[in-house]
Amino acid sequence: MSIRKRSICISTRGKLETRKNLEGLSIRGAQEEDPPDPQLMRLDNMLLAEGVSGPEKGGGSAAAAAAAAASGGSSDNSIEHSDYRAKLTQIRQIYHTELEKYEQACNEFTTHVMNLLREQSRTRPISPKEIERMVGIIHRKFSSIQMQLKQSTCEAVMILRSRFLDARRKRRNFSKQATEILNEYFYSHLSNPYPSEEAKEELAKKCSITVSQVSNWFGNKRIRYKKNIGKFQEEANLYAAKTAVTAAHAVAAAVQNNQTNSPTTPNSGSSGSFNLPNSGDMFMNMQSLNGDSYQGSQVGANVQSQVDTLRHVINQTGGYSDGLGGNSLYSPHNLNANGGWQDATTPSSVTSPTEGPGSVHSDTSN
DNA sequence: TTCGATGATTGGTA
DNA sequence: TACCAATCATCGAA
Repeated sequence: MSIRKRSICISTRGKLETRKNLEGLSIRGAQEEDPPDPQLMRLDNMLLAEGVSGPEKGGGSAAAAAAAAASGGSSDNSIEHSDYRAKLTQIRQIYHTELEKYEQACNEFTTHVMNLLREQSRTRPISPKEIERMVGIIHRKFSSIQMQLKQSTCEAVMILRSRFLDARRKRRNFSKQATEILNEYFYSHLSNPYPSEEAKEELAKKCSITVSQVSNWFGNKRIRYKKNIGKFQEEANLYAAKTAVTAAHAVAAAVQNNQTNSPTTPNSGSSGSFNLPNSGDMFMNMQSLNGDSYQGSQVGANVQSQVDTLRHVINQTGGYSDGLGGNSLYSPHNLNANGGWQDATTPSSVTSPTEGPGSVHSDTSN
């Protein structure tokens, strides 16, 4: 017999003892015949361990801590922890409210039956055994209801725990800003979308996610991009344009600040021909404007190429290889026939450090 | 409710 | 050990 159940029985018994004194009838033992139910014991133990039953103070903290620890040790552990505790408290409150209701109902019903029996005792003899039997029936009925309550409470706790312990269930889409940062990096390093450890850390910091989440994101992105390049063309153009606009702003600011350039630009007005300085990844140039390594002194030398790049991107009609020759940055040409990211010629043609899968990533420009 | 998108996990590979 | 590929499970829009 559980502690909780016993306490209920005792309280009920207390009232019944009073009645016994009044009526000279004993109903003790009606509940004491029940052997301890192993299932009920399991339920009680679990509820006690989870902090649903038993003392409220600190209840469930161990379970919450376990859930939080299992969630990967991320920074939002405290949120998860409090969330878990809040929900557990909710379950606990419902459990105790229901338990009280059952207890009250049990007492009231017992009183009601006792009154009926008392009335009946005027018209017919009622033996103590009969009273005991009736009370026993009532208590068994309410005990089974209590068992159901405990069972549902345990189920609720299990569901809660599984939700917190199973990382997949916790999946949340990254914020729009985070996705944009990751996409910008991906498309500006499309010839070699393998961020170094430092770059991953930087991205993780910027996106408020973990390094492994960054790794997962790039792993997923590379595969999905490779599988359906066509689908990602629009996105690639979008981010290319976005990067270019950012670059333009930076260039404009740099021009204003430096005041070192000649008033005219050699290629201005010749929208038909783009003089891309590098045959490789043109956004590698942008990179220095977006990343931490950006330095005003570099801008002056790159202004022309940035402007050309910007113009090129803005005029681009959407194709990857139309008229771009070897300059198509986000071109599937970077994928070799075996599904690898780079062909034999690409890496050396790119200005910034590039590596293939498995090699040491030295791209720390961001 | 459906279905595409997406973050996470798992097993295999170099 | 990093990465790929397949898969799972959830999210979120329609």
